[in-house]
Amino acid sequence: MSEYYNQLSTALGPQNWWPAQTQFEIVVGAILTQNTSWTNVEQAIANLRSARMLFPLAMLKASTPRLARLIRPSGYFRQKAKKLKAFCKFLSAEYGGSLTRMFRTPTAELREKLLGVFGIGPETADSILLYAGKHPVFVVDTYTKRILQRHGWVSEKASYDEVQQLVLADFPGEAAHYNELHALFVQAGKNWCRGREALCAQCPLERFLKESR
DNA sequence: GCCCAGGTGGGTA
DNA sequence: TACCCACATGGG
Repeated sequence: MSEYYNQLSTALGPQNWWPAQTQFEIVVGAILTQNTSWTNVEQAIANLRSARMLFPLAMLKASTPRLARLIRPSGYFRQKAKKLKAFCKFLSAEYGGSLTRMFRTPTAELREKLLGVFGIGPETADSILLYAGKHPVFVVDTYTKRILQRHGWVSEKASYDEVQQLVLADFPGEAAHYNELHALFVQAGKNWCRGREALCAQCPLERFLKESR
């Protein structure tokens, strides 16, 4: 796995994830990007910024329909408005609205609590932990899974946890490394492993594999 | 027009 | 547990 990291890092350079100004903005982005392109999320976040809504308390006080209208470009906007509210309610109830306090919770315990919030599944929970909280977890997304499946690292049916365990076992490291590795997988997926079409011939990982045979 | 995008929750067998 | 389906906009 560390060779994959090296190959992708050389080919793509530093990814500088997560693009955001505050921790809360990362949390919001993590929810809004569910099954949605980042360009759509950017528009939604710009709307929230203009409305001065990128704060837990402001979001908590806003009505769900108003919130939904602001995040409309990100798709699934009614669902996601509920999800954002659910997180803010959770943050307020459990940590007095403080992300700093929330992230002082031990990783495993916080992950379980996040998974209990409506709208937060494993990928969103791990994105929040890693990118907003700098906890050392690896985020598994569609691209990561697709690439590892096509290269025979995991089976077609591998679960989220199985893929995550594989990477953790094979690539022990710190938050900064997991941060970069995931970002590299996503960029590599966008470039060479999109949908049903795989541009494997141009993928640096494929070249690396051929040369090492 | 079609396919795809940095998933999750709910229902059914 | 293992499948299905709804959720919805915007870009290529």
